[in-house]
Amino acid sequence: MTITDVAREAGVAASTVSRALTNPDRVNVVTREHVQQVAARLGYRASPAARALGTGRTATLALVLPDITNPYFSGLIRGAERQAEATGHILVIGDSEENARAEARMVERLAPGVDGFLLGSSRLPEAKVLQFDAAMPVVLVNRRVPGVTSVSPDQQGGTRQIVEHLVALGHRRATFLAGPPESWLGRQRWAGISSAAKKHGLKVRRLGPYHPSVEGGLLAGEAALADGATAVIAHNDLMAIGALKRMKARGVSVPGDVSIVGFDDIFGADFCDPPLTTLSDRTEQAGRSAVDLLVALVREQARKENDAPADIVAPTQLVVRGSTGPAPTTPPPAPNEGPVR
Amino acid sequence: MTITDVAREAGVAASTVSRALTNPDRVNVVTREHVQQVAARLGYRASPAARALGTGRTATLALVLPDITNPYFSGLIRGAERQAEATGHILVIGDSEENARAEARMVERLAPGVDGFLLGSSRLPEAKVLQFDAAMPVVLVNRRVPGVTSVSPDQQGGTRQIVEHLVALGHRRATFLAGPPESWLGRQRWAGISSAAKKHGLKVRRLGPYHPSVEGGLLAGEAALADGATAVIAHNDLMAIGALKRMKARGVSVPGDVSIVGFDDIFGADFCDPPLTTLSDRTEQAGRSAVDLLVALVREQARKENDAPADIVAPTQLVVRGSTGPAPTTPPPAPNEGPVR
DNA sequence: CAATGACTGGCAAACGTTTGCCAAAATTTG
DNA sequence: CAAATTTTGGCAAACGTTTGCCAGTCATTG
Repeated sequence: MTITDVAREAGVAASTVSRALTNPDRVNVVTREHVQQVAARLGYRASPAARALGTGRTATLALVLPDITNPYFSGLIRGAERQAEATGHILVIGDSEENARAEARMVERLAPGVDGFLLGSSRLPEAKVLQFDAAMPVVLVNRRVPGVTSVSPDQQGGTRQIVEHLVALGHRRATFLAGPPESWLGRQRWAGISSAAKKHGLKVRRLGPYHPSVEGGLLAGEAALADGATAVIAHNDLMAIGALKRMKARGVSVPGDVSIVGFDDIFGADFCDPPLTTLSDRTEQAGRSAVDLLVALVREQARKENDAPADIVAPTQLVVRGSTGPAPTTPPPAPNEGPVR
Repeated sequence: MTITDVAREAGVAASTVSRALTNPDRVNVVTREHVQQVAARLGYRASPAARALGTGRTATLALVLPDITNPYFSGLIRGAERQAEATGHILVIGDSEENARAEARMVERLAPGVDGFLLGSSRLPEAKVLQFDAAMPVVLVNRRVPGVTSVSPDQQGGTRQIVEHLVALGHRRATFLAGPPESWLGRQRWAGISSAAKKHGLKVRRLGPYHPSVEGGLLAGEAALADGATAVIAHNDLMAIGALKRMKARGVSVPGDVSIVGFDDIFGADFCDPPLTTLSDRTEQAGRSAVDLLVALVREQARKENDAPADIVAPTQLVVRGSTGPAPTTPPPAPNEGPVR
């Protein structure tokens, strides 16, 4: 079922069919409708490969993430997928497994077949990001690099909210459990926390890095206990939940003995025990915006324009739940030597 | 950077470059290595569009799911993505939003650009599945249709485990909270539960359908309370967690007053309060197997072979956690009229 | 040493679109 | 009504590969 079949059936040239379907103003209304009808009747669908070969555009966008299974990314994936569909694009997905090398390989592997990239929480060194951005349309999500289009959540405001919340509860010493050093968001979080903490007279020590997963959180939680602070701020909710689990296993009361705060407000944060206080952002919206920006970039590139790159900073909001409470008046008890599970 | 550039630089014909890179036995070793070296030096990557146009194969597979954000699918997505990468394929992803129409449209939209489909928990009517399967390579995941290649978790054995577990705990009456009627897995679950229940003298009533989400579970939980059984079996973990939340809001003790069982063992099932007893399957493995089957189908199609379709049934395992316990000796108390939140 | 067969590399034809260019037709303008 | 302009549709080239066919070379066999 090719364009030629439609052309023959409709009694016109293939070029007319092409125009009737993709450039309707270029052809007389009666011819156009006839052709469209014939095409519909025959169930004709243009070959994306042939079209791509002719135009150089694939109508495909790539989304690459460090960990597809992190629920935090579900919203991003869904938002990106919906908006891709809405703009007539196909979304391909890649998992870099928290590895900068793998991420670069993935981009290079996918590049010839897509019009542009959405790099979510990219672990790439900045030079590599710039190199890719120079070569093709790129939109960063959860990361900012000067000169590169991006959408990221407001970490400065968010971390300030966290610190103020803890200080208001009477905490004087906190522990920050760091994620991978390659995480830009993680670096922002630490920077925001430590600057806000200084301003409010909160002492905060950084531990890590840890793998940004529940497993990493288990280890981190143990270290946090040893550190002895009354509040723990984890790199993300996965780690916060891991830390929570460890506290529970050790018989440490949350938030009685220690308060825990996470980032992301992932699925599960509201029904773990206790529910997690965490910094929330609208990832689905971010996915949509990022796709819109990317589509615009692809079009601009076609027109050789070059505006200043957009740089969306999305609001964040602290969701206070049960894992944070007033600082204990007495120092926290030494954790049980109970089974560690 | 086209094949012609490489050919010129290497001093051979384009066809030789093509063969040296994709069909190495077809060219002399010294020529081959020279060409490969030149190609590498120039950073040449074949255009997927051009290749697809010539060969009719895109090296792309599609995975379509009813709900990308359901954590249950994370494992499937990751497994499929990894295996796709391992077999030199690209994975595109589509969300049908629990809607059969949308699913069919998605398949039709994606079809011209991919070599085959992975349909996960397909909501399509059987006739549509057969129609698609006749037209292109299709592998079903979490569904079986006679004559169509599939991989699905063993629901019969799984539901038996659940019923035996509840009966052993002394439960005599259970409520099954149904998901969407389009869900094949849901129908299997009900069939398995009711047949095993009959065998063991457990009375079980079906309520629903409900949307297979936490929100659906909130509603379903309310209905389950009204039904008065001592055990609740939910269509999936999302619903089970929703029901759990509702029980808690209503002051009903789990598992003291009522036991709850889910399906899927999703992220969060182990740290909700109480942790959820649920039927687990290996989704990442399923994703991998499904891709392998699909890749084999694509190859077979190219060779016009036609074996009997494979039909993998993967084992399931009941994970017993805190949400199930002995049936209460006295009938459960009437739920509080407290705030429902 | 002639005949046969295996290897090797090039030519050119596909694959299915899009699009620049052109000419014919239709419409507007003077 | 003629000239100028716009609209319309066809022709053919281009996009970058793969692959069938062919001819030349080289090795093997009788």
